[in-house]
Amino acid sequence: MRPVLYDMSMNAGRTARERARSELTNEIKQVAAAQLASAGADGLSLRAVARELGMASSAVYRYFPSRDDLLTALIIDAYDSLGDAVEAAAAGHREPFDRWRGIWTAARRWAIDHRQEYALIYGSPIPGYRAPQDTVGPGIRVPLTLLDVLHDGWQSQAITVDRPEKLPPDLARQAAEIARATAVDIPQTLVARGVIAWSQLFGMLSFELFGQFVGSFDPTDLFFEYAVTTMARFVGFTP
Amino acid sequence: MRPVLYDMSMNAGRTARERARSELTNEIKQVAAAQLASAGADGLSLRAVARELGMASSAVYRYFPSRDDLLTALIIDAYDSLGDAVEAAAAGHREPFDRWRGIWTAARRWAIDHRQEYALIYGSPIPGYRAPQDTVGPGIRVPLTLLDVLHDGWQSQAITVDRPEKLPPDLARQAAEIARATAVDIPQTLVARGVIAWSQLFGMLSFELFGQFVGSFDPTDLFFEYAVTTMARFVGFTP
DNA sequence: TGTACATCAGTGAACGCGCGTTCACTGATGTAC
DNA sequence: TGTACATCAGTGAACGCGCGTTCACTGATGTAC
Repeated sequence: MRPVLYDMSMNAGRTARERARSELTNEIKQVAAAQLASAGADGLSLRAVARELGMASSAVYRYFPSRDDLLTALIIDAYDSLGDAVEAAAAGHREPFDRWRGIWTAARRWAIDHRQEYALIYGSPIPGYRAPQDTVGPGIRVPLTLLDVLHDGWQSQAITVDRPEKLPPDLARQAAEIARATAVDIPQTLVARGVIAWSQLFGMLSFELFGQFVGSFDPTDLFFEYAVTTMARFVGFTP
Repeated sequence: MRPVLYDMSMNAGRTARERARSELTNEIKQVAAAQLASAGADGLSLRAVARELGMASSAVYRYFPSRDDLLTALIIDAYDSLGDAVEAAAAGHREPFDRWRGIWTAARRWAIDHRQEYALIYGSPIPGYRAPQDTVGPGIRVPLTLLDVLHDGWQSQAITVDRPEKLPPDLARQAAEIARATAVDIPQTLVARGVIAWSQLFGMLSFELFGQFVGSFDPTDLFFEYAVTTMARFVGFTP
């Protein structure tokens, strides 16, 4: 089951060795990701991965210097996979509200289709593992996309904020810093509300995937739809 | 470090054996909970627990027939500990909004003080472990308390719903069933909004504890305060 | 194009470790008379 | 209150397992001339 897809354009000037290396690197990540499903992040085992690939466990060390490095690679891939899905969904629409809904729906779709990868990045921290700096960039793609839509909506007046709360100074400062760092030009209240919505989205996804909705809003489809529009109104989208 | 606190009132008519048994049962759970901190749910080991208690690993089997049973006990204890904290906070106030804020603050306090137990019940599901039915009751104490406050607020008109959305029939049915099962007399919209708030609360807590707020609303105290009141307004509390 | 050497992927054995669970046992505690 | 038997907590050895990582090695691929 090794997919041997040569992408010639990317392989120009690469030796067979280099091609083989990047292919096997991908296969290892793929098999490892599949194994997350049965064992969870904590049970991810280099030996099991090697076994499935029919190679000696020691060989994996030519590709990832340790188990934690493999984990890091999986985490980054998961964030990027989610980021791709969400950004593509946002790019697929012009109206800010449609983009908003696109993001929410794509995030849920991805989460349901990638349960274990979702748990890997939004579930419990893995004991003894410290995420290196490289995971930060991929990790903030979703909130960036959300803030970007808020920016759009604000500029085009699809979003208005009536009764803006006065934030306490320190909170206002944090919000201003977030707006600055993300190059987004929206009121501080909107930043804060956006982050509330962002946390609501993933809280809701975690609840759905981790079983907290069993016995209440289960199936969760309609409730999710309701949350999409209700939270859109919450951040200031005018109906 | 064995706390030997004899609660005479509870020990009336119990043999020394029975007392010793329930004490050791508690000690095992205590040590196990402490070990969650270093190893996580997946790394919880009967042998390690036995070692710390200075007993043979096989002896633990007199108290918990398997590792999963110990896990279940820890999960139930965690839910109950959180439930106690939240219910006590709710009971400590009369005004619905004060009770609301009490619940939110107590939940956060508990989560921060019991990181690993929080991860155990709101983090990634443990691979290979299926929560038995006994965890359901303790598991819904927080949402029940929230719904109860919404009920109070609604009855006393501290909460009003302007512009109530029309829910699609199937969603309305789910909401009505939740209201019925929890013996709470509030509009269906309010049920749905309450569940959104509930998921926002725990999404926010997970984000804070699992590191998603690093670099944005970090420290999270002020943002949390903001969310408490903003989400209160969201469910219909009138300022 | 051919050869000599350097690089690197992959092997297989080994180290040392911890795990959950079972089992036959010893000895202390509880109970019925 | 004393004795005989039943119950049960705790022991220690054992089974069979999988893990991450290291290391000296073989043999294939790449490179410089």
